Amino acid sequence: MNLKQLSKNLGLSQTTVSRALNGYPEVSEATRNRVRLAADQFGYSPNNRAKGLATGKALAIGHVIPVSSQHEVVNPIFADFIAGAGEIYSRNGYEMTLCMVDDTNEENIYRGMKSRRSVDGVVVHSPRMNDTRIPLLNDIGLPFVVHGRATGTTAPYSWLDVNNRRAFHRAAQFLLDLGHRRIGLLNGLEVMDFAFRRRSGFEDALRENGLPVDPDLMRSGEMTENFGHKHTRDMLHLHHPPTAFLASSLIVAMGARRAIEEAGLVMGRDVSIITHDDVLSYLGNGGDVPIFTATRSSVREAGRRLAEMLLAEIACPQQGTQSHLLEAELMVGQSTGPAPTSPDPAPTLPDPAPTLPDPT
Amino acid sequence: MNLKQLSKNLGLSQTTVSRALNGYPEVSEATRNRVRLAADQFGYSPNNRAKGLATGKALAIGHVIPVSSQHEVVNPIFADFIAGAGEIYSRNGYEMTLCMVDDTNEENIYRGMKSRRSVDGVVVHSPRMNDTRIPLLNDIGLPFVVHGRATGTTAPYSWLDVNNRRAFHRAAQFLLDLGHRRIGLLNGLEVMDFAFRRRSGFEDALRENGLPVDPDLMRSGEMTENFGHKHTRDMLHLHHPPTAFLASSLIVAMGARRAIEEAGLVMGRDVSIITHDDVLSYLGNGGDVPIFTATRSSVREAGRRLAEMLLAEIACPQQGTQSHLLEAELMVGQSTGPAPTSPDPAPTLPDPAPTLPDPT
DNA sequence: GAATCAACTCAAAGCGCTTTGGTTGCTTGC
DNA sequence: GCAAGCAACCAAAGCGCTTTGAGTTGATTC
Repeated sequence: MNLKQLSKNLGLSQTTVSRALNGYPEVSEATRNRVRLAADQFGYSPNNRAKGLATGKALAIGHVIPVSSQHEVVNPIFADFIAGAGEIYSRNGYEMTLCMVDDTNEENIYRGMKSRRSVDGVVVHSPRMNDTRIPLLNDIGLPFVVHGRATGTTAPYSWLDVNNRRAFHRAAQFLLDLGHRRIGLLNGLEVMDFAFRRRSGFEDALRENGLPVDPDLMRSGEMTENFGHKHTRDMLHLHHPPTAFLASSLIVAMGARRAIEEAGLVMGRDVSIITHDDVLSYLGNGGDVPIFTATRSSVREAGRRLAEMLLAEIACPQQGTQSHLLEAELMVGQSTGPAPTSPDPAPTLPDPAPTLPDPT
Repeated sequence: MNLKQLSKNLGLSQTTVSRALNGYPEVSEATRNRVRLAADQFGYSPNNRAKGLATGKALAIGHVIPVSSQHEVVNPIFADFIAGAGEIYSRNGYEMTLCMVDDTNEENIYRGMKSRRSVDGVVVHSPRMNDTRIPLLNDIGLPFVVHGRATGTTAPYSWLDVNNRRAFHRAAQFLLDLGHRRIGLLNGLEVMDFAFRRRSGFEDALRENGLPVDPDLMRSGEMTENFGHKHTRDMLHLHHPPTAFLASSLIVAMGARRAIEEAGLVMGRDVSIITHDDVLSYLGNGGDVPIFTATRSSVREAGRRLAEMLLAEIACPQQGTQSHLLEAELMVGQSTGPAPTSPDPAPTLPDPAPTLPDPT
């Protein structure tokens, strides 16, 4: 069923039917209702491609997901981010076009999207430091918003980000206040802007407390469970092992916990962990009392808000850039406790983790 | 830059330029090269929507991701599945259109996709028992392939599935051979077809070994870490606790491990676990020796193969349905060992998990 | 009674591509 | 020498929609 057939059926011109369905005022309410009813009945819905051709809008938003060419890792936060964004798109009659692409030829994809007009705008994921995509998109004139920020980029752009620096600063300070003096950092890849900011928040906290910044205690890599496990184990075998860790994600933290337990230690008593928690739907951080003390910010909500920003920008291109900085909550869970007073036995050690039974 | 401009630039007709670029034989090689060069130079790529309008193809594949309306959980395997499928699409000039949709009005989405011709075909995710989407799609004539199968559906359809029944049958038998007599099942939602099949493989193995099927030991729900933790803890507190568990995913297994360790038990010695492993890129199951003994089948590879099946079906609609049943590998890891000889102390107990240090 | 106006409705052009059904000029074969 | 065949190219129609500019009513005004 297309417009032509529908209008023939109704005995109206295509113009009138089109206007009736799109809410133009030149059509009487009676006609409009008649048209709507018929459209429903025949299951008519307009061909998006034709509509796009005629209007010049694509009614679609592009998400270009870089897939690390070396590691083939897909960032697990995408599913939830996209679920949030998708909600907004479908509510506004937009489609979402996904493009998984080797991170080496991402630029061509944007150029292609622009020239073939397949999307009205794009969401830039995982911005890196001095990210070249931002000037590129500005250059070719494709509307975009960025999930995160790109340190070193001078061109203006719209973004929404978590205050990663402050989150990790607070988390580190929390551990320092508990008496921890050696803290390991299990960071994401530091070409990623968020990882860079987290590290700098962490380092600032150390410096403000007069503590050295020890490169041996700072690891970065793809945020997998194995990464968390391997580097936690490594650091626990150092001559002066850390008594606490800052992890980039729950998955990394789970790897860290595995290493801690393999070493016969108890998380929350012998070793503390704070992790960032993206509030992924399938990876809850425990029940009423969180398992991990965590800096918490919902990536799904970020998806929703970024989608709204982008649609607004497409609707009024002249409005200028927008930016939002979200603060992460610091949720205290069972994975943190006072630093053990290391060399001598600790008779006065308070009970740090009442719900974690001691396996001995 | 569009066809018209490009052809004017070249002093050729649109027809010739179009044919040159699309590899038709009526164009001399010299002209074709000239056209290709110019297209590259001007950064011309054809407008997909116009192409779609003209050919009747959309050059896009739809993925409708049901988001559980009660739990708002996004299945974490989607990211990897889609990464696999996306690889194939972009290699073949197709786009991927994603649609996150509340699982209650999924049918309207398919109807809309068909009537607005926005996709050439769809991938059906997470089939349920007696899934209504399959007859629907057959009915409206939208090409589709199913990731999994739908027990109770009589209409023919193309699918690719893991042999879930056999995988869980083998896993259960493996545990039974190790002497385990009470095995807990941490299954996915049993309206999902894969979960139903896993359970039936599990039950068959019990029956074949003359063991009772105890409903208390079979739990099903959204496959989250918390689900694994909660039900493992519950079952370990039963009067006759299980000595082994079968888990639906690594994430569930990680929850189970947490419960086991909280109870002061050692995984692989006191309690065994076998899990299904979808080989997600960010969730490796350990290094050389897997952490969890697992039935293993890459969901990314499944995505690739399903995408290929669908494109083939779209290319030759008359070819009939195809189906592929993948066998999961059973990888032995550190999470399984002989059943502890429960009531009496076990002096002859072999060392079940040499790489897991004993915390006592 | 002619002129004005509001309220509807319509025919046709155009979005950027593919494809049908030509045309042109040059080789062939008999 | 001439019809037939062929390689290379082209004009124009059409895909399904929106939108412009132009009617067509019937009611209202002067």
